Parts: sequence; C-alpha cells; structure tokens
Amino acid sequence: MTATAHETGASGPEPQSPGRRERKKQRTRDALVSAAFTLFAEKGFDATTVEEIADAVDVSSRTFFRYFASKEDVALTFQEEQTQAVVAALLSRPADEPIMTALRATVVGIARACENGELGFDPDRFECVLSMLSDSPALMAKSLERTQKKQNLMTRIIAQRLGVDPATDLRPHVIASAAMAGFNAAADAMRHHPETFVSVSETVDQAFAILEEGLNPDH
Amino acid sequence: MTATAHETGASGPEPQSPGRRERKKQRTRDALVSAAFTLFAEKGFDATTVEEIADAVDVSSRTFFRYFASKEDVALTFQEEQTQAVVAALLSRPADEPIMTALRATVVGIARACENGELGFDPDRFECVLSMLSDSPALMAKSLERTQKKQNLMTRIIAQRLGVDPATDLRPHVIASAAMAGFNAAADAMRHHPETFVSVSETVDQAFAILEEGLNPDH
DNA sequence: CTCAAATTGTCATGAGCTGACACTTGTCGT
DNA sequence: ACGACAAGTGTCAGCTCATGACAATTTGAG
Repeated sequence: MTATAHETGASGPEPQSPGRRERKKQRTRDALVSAAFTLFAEKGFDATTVEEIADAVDVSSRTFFRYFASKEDVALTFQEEQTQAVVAALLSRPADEPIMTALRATVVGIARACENGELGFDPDRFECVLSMLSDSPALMAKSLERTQKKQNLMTRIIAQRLGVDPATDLRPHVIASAAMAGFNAAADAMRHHPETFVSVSETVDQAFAILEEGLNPDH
Repeated sequence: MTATAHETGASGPEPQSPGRRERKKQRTRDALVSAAFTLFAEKGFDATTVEEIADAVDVSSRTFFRYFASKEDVALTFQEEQTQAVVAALLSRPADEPIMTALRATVVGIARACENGELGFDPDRFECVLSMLSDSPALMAKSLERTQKKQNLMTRIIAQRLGVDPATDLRPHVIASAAMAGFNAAADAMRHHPETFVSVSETVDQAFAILEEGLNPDH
C-alpha cells in the first residue's frame, strides 16, 4: 500500500502514461458508443439489441454490461459530460450575480456551445438522441431519471451559492426545479413543434425570460 | 356498434348490471393491486416479482400483464386517478382567475385532499410508493415518464385557458413546466428532508409562493 | 341449450441483466 | 527478464420482465 500506482478510478493524477490497459479500455468504450450510434441511426433504439452492438465491436455482450449499466446508458453518455459542463460553468459565474441570471447565462451558454459543437458533442448524435427520445419510452424514462439526479446536484450548488441550508430552506429546491423547468419547457416545445422553435439556446433564453417576469399573477 | 354494452373502461354509465364478467375483472384487478402492495411493503419493489404477485391472486403471470403493462404500472395506478382529479379541478376554476393562482389553488387543493384521504387515495399506499420511489430507479423512471405526459396535458389545458396556440407560444409550456417544478421541488424537499417538510399541501403552497415572487433577479 | 365472444392458462420465445469461474493480458517489483 | 498480482474478458448458466400464439374455459345472449 506504499504507492498504489494503478488507481483504477479516474482520479489518477499520474502525469505519465495512463498505461496501455487504460488506452485499450477507452478504445473499447469509444468503439461501443460509436457502433451503438451507427446501429441506432440505422434501425432505431428499440430494434437494436445489446448483442448486435457487442458483436459489431467483437466483444461479448457480457463485456458490454461491464462498460454500461444498460442499453440506455450508452445512448446517454453525453448527458454526463453535459452535466459536468453545466456545473463548471455555473461555478465560474461571479458570486454576486443574481442566481437566476447566473443560471440563465449558464444554461444558454452551454446550449450555444452544443449547437456549435464547441464541446465534444457531435450534433448528429445529439439529434439522433432527440429523435430516439421521442419514440422510445424506456430511453425517455432513463433520461428523465438522470435529469432528476442532475437537479439534486443543482439544488446543492444553488443552496451553497445562496448560503442557505437545503434541509430547511425551500428556495434552492424551487430554483433548481424552475431552472430545469425552463430547460424542459424549451425541450418540450421543440419536440412538439420543431418548425416554430428551432434554436435551442434562443428557446431556452425565452423560457427563462418568461420564468423571471411572467409568473406573478398579473396574467 | 349500437350499444357497446360492455365498456371495458371505467366509464360504464349503464344503470343496469355491468355484467358479472366486468365485476370479476374488476375484482381481479383490485386483488392484483392489493396483493402487489402487500408484497411491496413486505419485501420492497425490486425484490417482488410479478410471478409472486400473480400467484398471490392465483392467476398466471401472463394474466398479470393483461391488466398492467408493467410491474411499475401496478404501483403507479393512483397517479392516473390523481391526474384526472387535477384536470377536473383546474377546469372548474373561474376562467378570469390568473393562471398561476388557479394552478396553485388546484394543486394545493388536491394535495390537501390526498392528505385527508378524501379521494380514493389510501395514505398508507401513498407513503409506500414514496419510499419505493426512493430506492427503485426503475420505478422512479416510470413515474417521471408519466409526469412528463401529465405535463403535456397541462400544457394543452393552459394554452386553451390563455387562448394561445402552444405551437407558436412558449408561455403555456413554461407555465406547465413551472407548475410541475413547484410540485417537484416540494416532493424533492420532502424526500430528502422529511423532518423539515412535513405537510405536502403546505410545502407545495410555499413552493408556489417562491415561484411567483422570488424568481426575478433581485435575489 | 347452444353459439360467439371475452378471458385466462399454457407454452414458447426473446431481450436485458447478473453472478461465478476460468483464462488472458497488462503492470509492477525485484 | 521473470514471476506474482491485478484487471479485463469470455463463457456459461440463470433470473426476470414482457409478448405472441393457441387451446381451454367462462360468460352473456338468443
């Protein structure tokens, strides 16, 4: 237990080679994601089986499940990264900024980045996911579940920023929920009316504007 | 197609006998729900298999799936009825009332009714569902999926009430989303901090207050 | 009573997912 | 180098959920 030089996890501050093993693992993982999206685009999410994905990469389906907890997982990998990006962006906002302003800027900023493919997000895959969400309840369910977890994280961050305790103060819960609502409303509108609402970032920005101004009972 | 005397659903306004067949079906359904909740309370949601539920009522598991599309379904039956109640309550609000006021009154009213067991909601089962939601991701996922559908319905109703077209106006989407957010924030707070937030109706009411007043960027 | 429709049981099948165990391959200390 | 140990993988066996097909049963109607 002197050096523990391998560090299975991601922490490994090793500046040196991540090792051949790690690289191989990463390649397998990438190959699985890639093969999965090729098949998804071809035959749809439901019609694609885990075995097909695994076969395409020439690994056993058992191995697939060592990389991803479920078939849905492989389709939603980007959400994890996206969450990371949102958290990082939110934490980097000036501390004296009103919370809703910070949230709005953060979410709109990430949306814009996604649109431009500025982060590691392939717009094609993104679109593929959106269409799959529409006709695969199972995928939608998993996605919503992750969104929920994301919201819990946001609640904690917001509470810290406001300097209140989420155990006794309802505000961080409501604000996190509202922020999600802004995003969801936009996603919802775009899913059902793709002609009217075209730009993610713009739609989200509009949604936040309504949230901030239009919710007190003056119609 | 003259009389359609059987009416599989629940509507059956037939003053006469709905028929022994219908009654039997209803009894089987009720028995399944009842047995399911007994087992859920005993062993938890995940550890309970469909076969056990079916065996407890002495039907085949195949039959179970003719009544419920999934194991999750049987645990979430009440959501359907709850949605009906919310819709009915919302539609009965005065048309000139501000939309947020109407939503707030509706949701708080339903919550209060649930607490008092005024509708057909068994508080014990309700609590059972809440605890199961906390430790069964699959159930949570299905629940969230249903919530999403509920929100789509709310969007349409709100749009109609506001006299706008949801295809071109973002407001009904945002307002429906926000209303859900109010409810979710409350549920979230109660799940994580059951000591502080005790009453559903009160917590929801607080959440709406924050939504209405506290969202414009004045901290 | 008899027939037709609805309901259910039985059987078979497929997909998702997991545990156990053995085998291969990468990694590290000496 | 070499050998020990850990990590990754394949194989197999099995469980649970879910669905289609068909036969047997029950119910309702004439």
